[in-house]
Amino acid sequence: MTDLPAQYSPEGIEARLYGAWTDAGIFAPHRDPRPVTRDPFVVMMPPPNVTAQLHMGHGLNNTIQDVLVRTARMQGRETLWLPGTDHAGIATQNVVERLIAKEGGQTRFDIGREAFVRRVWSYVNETGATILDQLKAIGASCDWGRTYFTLDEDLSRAVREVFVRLYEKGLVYRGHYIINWCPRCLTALSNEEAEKHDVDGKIWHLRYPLVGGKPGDASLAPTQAIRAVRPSSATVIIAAGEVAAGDPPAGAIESIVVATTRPETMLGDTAVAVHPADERYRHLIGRLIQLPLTDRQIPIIADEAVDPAFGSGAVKVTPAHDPADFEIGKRHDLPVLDVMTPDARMNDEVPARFRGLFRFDARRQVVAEFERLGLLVKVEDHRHAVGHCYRCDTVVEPRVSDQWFVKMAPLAKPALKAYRDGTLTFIPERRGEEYAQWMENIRDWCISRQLWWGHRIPVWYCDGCGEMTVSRTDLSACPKCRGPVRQDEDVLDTWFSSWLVPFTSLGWPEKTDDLKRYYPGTTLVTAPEILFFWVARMVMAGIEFMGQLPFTTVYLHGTVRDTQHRKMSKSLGNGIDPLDVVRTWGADALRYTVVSGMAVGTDLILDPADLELSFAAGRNFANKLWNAGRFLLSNLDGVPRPVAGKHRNVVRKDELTLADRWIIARCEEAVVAATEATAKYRLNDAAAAVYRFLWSDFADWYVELIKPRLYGDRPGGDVARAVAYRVFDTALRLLHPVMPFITEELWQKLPGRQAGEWLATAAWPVSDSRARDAAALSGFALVQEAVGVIRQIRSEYGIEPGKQIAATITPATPGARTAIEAESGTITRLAKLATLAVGGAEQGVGAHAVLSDGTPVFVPLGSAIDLGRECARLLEEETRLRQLLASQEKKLANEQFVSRAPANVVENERAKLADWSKQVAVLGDKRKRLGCG
RNA sequence: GGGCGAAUAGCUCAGCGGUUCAGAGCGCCUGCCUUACACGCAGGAUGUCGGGGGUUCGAAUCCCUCUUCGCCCACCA
Repeated sequence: MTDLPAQYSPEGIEARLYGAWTDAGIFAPHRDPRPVTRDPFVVMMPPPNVTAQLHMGHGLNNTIQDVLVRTARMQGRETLWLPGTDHAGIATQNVVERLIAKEGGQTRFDIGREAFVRRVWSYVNETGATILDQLKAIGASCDWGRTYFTLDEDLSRAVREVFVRLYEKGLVYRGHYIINWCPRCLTALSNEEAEKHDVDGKIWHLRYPLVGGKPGDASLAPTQAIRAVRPSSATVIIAAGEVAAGDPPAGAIESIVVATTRPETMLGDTAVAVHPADERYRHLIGRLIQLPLTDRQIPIIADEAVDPAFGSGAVKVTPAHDPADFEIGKRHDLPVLDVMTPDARMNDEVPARFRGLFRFDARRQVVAEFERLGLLVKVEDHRHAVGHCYRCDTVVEPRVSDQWFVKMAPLAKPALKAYRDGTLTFIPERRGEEYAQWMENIRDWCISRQLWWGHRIPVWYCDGCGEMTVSRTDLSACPKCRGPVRQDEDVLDTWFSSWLVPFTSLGWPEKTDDLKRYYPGTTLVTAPEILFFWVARMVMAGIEFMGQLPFTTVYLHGTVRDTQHRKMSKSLGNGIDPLDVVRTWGADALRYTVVSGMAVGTDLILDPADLELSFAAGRNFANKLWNAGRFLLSNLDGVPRPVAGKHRNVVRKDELTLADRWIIARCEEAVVAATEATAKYRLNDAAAAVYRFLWSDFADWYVELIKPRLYGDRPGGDVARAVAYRVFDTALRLLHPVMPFITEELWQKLPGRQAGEWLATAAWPVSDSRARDAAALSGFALVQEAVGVIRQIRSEYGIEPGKQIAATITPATPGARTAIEAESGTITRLAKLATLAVGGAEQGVGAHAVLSDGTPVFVPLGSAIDLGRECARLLEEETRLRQLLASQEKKLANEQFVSRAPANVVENERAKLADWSKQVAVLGDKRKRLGCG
């Protein structure tokens, strides 16, 4: 009847609908004319990197946001989902650097800063919209009219404003500190950008000889010192040239052993530290060491930070290449000797033979020389955490340099308070503790990057008078001496612009209408990886610059992983391209799979090796829905054309059959379940509720059983059509946020549609207590049970599918009688019966069953019956029930249970007992009648 | 080294403070191309709910412990 294909094909439909939605402008917030009572729903999209290609992480993140946003929109809230892209300093610069290397074998230094930045801009302009177009393909209903880029002129102005304000407040400062340095990206990194990964390394124990005798301490015997520094010498592996413990050769000099995971840094040692209370070393404090491989002498100092229990209890101190050593160095005013170049080669501070060696080559050589000199005491395997650049995975080199920092403690204080007092909530809750922990241990944020792509730091230096000026506007001359100035070479951390987007994307610092209307936002949906990078900092910036949290709920979803639970990544090659899925099975299938597989607080596991397996559920469901719709549309001719919103009034309640009342009640349950689950961010539960309703209730039962009415074989066709229309329409609304395309497509085809009406902006179904109908639910459940047991008997006895048989059902209660009689046609049809007798004598021999309320069901089989088998079947069932019954009786005989358990629970249990007794009695009776042993 | 989470059918997971809760989807087995759908329909099998202990009339569910995975944080070099 319809010309729709039997198999749903999303191709064509999705692009057409997406275009129609945007043409209709429905993704832009609907301006509610009531300014006071408005309750806008505002979501800031985590801006993808401008060069990014859509991956499953984006797919997951944006699907979740879209489900929330579409639901809110249908619920009538003024809804803004604001998209944007991030200039992604290091990442983008790296991409273009690789590009120019590939094109012409050049580095950015070859072509110079200005030309390079131009090149990045042209690359970004060329490819920048890709990821956003890809988001459109999965159905994201963002307001594209407000799309921002973090390097846009107005956002850049805002960034500068923030920098200046924080500087003026004393919260931005320039300092000479040890920071995390990526020797490949050639830039400083924040603590968060240096990812700690456990690596299998080694720990080298090196012997440092002492210089002669310390004045006044000449009496110290050399052997004592040696023993002292080698407390566990019995287990020491003696390196080549080493001497046995306790047996120092004549003329052996005093020495001290230090342990290090990074021997190459010993070239930059400026002290050895021991704990002041460590008896083994106390007498050595203040003496000098002749630093091997160098001509330098360094002191032994005492510092509380040294753990006497670890290693030898003596620590080499390299202030320029270790954060802890840097602190020790500051306390003791030690020289800071940087021995590496920015790209992690040894520099001119080291002996000539090491110069120019990469740090790990230098490590090998240092170790080799220690060994040759007999100063390598032992080498142990050692697993420890090492910082890696989050963009290129290069091992980070701690390095001392001049950088800009944000003082974080004052910003963290109110951000922590907002969490503690419950204003800011996290889902799942436990994530909040991670946030709090970070806030409590906050360290200053290194925001300068030695990159070319990003917001240039708004600071100018005058070489003439030495003045440093922080300015909102570009400077051409020194405000103090009018001399020439040069701008700081560095750019700001990318996150220094993204932590501001909740308000800069709305026009801040201008007092725009958007800002007034859409700040603060509502919910933030993101991956836990950027909790500190982005979420925590947005909270701080929101409070600092807007005086209000940027959002009140943070929903942190899981990670997309493969079946080995490895994170999907390009380098592992275990990724899934969401667009492949969209092309093959449609965005709806992708979205359904993602939503239904994603419980709160869990990861999403997909199998990149078997996409069909991974996405079958979504595809199958889309197809099922499509065909249910197809069937309905072919049979809706009799539906009275409902005036929009009024079709509920078309049917009088007394015209409804039991099945009609049942499906309406089930629909109501689905409305409640989906609405409540979505409100609690349990999107998988919401999706499951609609799935169950549409497939198990509507398609499997209701559609099947109204066919005779629709075909005119039975009366009530119009009522059935109206009910089917109504519940299907409701289900489409409930499912729309998860599967927007197919639901919109079908909804548009339903009769009564007005021009310019969209499911995307249609009203979310409202729970209606009049639809609740416990009697219909329990009554129809019996009908389903009756059909089920007869089908079971058919299957068990191998009755041919086409063969019609007879059955007798003898209702055990008046309620059962009402239900069975009301839907006898349904039972006859779905169980493929020739005749159904309700009540009356059971004629002949056959198969028996009993419904849960004790209603006996009999299927005469005549000669086809296998008496032995039937007896065994009944006995098995009876035995099972008797066991249940026995435990139930025991339970109810227990005074403590009866007195302690809530009354309704006890009553419930009594009812069960009664039902089971009835069933057992019926089964026993049937076995007797069959003459079972 | 701290803190936290998870362990339920072959796979991915529900089961949200106790008593028909042992479930869903996918996969598997049997039978059906029944005029919406074989991406389907009907029927079916599969789990000592990670191990051990405890509380209770009753535990997948609460408590303790062990094991195994995972996450966050951390300057034992």
